[in-house]
Amino acid sequence: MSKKNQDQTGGAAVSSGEVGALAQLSRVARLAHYADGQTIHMRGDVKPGLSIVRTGAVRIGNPGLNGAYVTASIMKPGEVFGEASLFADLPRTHEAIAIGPTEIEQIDRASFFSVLERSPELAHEMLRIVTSRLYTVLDALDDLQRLPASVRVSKLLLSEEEQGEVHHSHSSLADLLGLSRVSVGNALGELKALGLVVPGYGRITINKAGLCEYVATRQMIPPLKPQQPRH
Amino acid sequence: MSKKNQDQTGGAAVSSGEVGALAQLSRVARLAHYADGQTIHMRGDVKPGLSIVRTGAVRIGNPGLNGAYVTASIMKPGEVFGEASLFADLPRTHEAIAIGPTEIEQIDRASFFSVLERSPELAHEMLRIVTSRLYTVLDALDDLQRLPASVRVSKLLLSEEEQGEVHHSHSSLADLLGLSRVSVGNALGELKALGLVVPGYGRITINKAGLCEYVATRQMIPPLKPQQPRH
DNA sequence: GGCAGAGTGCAAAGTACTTTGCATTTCGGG
DNA sequence: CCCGAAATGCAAAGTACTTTGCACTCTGCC
Repeated sequence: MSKKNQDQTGGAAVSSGEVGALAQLSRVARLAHYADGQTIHMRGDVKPGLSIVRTGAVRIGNPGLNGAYVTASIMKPGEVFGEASLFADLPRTHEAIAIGPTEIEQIDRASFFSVLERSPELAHEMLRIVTSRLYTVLDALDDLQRLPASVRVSKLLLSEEEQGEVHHSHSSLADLLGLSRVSVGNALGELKALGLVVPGYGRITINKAGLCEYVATRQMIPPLKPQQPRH
Repeated sequence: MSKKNQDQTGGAAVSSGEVGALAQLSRVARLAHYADGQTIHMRGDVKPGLSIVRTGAVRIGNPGLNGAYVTASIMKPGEVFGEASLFADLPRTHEAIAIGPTEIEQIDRASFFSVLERSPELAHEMLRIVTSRLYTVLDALDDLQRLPASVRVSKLLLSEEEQGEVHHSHSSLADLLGLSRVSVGNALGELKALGLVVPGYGRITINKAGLCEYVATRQMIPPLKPQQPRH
């Protein structure tokens, strides 16, 4: 992808869950090791191949105009990226950078297609993954255009939540949303005033049910008006 | 997904080009006819099936909070939509509305998968289409977060250009970009002052080379070309 | 030829972000 | 325990959009 961006809503890409069909790829994969902060590929690279995160994590994103980084997604173990280089022959639209020590299975184009030919299952699985990701990104795009910061922050909190807590600084949330740190702080202030979150240091405790309701009441699409499309 | 959205950059979805593999679907398709403005499906509908535009066009979008319409994409003949309902079992996230008299081939879930089983080609083709669309949307998301209105307008003009002209009102451009009509007007005013466009009534004549350069110098991120699908 | 509706231009006021700068708090390591 | 780096809070000023409202222009149609 090209941008980065955020991933609004929940932000991160769709998890593959590492279902059966993908496992077949492991046999033809080359395992690559990366240190924290190491670049896996850059925007514009033309190196067709699929990547599956084994351990660690990968930040998919691009530097913004001003220097601020916009994170499109953070890939966790089991997740897959690079499919555009395989199926659509496109260059990389985002940088990929290792977060912490990271192992990645790299499957080159020829290997992938040889497995694909023998396994219709794999095609089906890839379709599921890519379609789900498209769906998520479309959602994010919608959110970005239509929702105010506080709601987008809320959705992100819900998607990143683990046992009632979110372990992110305001800055990293801002990167994920494509907002400034200040805006995230303000949004959290609002949510705090409503009793929906409790701020901590590098950590936010959330009221899951409350946030869900907050989001639900605010992303509603209104009654459709007659409003004819023009062209 | 949750929202919907737009398609910034060029806005429109990737053209399938109606390559061979898709043609096989025609044999199991039901041809549906729609009048101008007729709803094909609504947001939230759960009707798994693939749709291929034959004639006319389809506006994919959602009404915004304020009543303004946000157009995610306009599907032209040969283009495909509804894949999320097939592969990921997801409800429709956008409305689909016919623009002008429109014919659409509808392939239900069972029919699609029966063809898919006998044709690995089809899986490959669907992967290509979905991946390309994902790529386009990610790019749009990036643009939306990082580029000012005038550059986004420029990119849209370039993507909608036909023989040096774009046949859209400011309003319809605004819908495609998720901007207000006023902002589009201002952006065009800027571009006009630079000699990059000549405004008309429901029509804009563009200086293609000039606009390309204008965009290139302002989106800062290297390579990636506008990457236009031809159809 | 004139009229109605669609499209455009312009300006004022409002809103939601941004950037900047700094003060304060928290946490981990020496 | 203390110190430095990271994280947070806060406020002012700026920017890029939005909404609103209206005047004007263009075009197709009667």
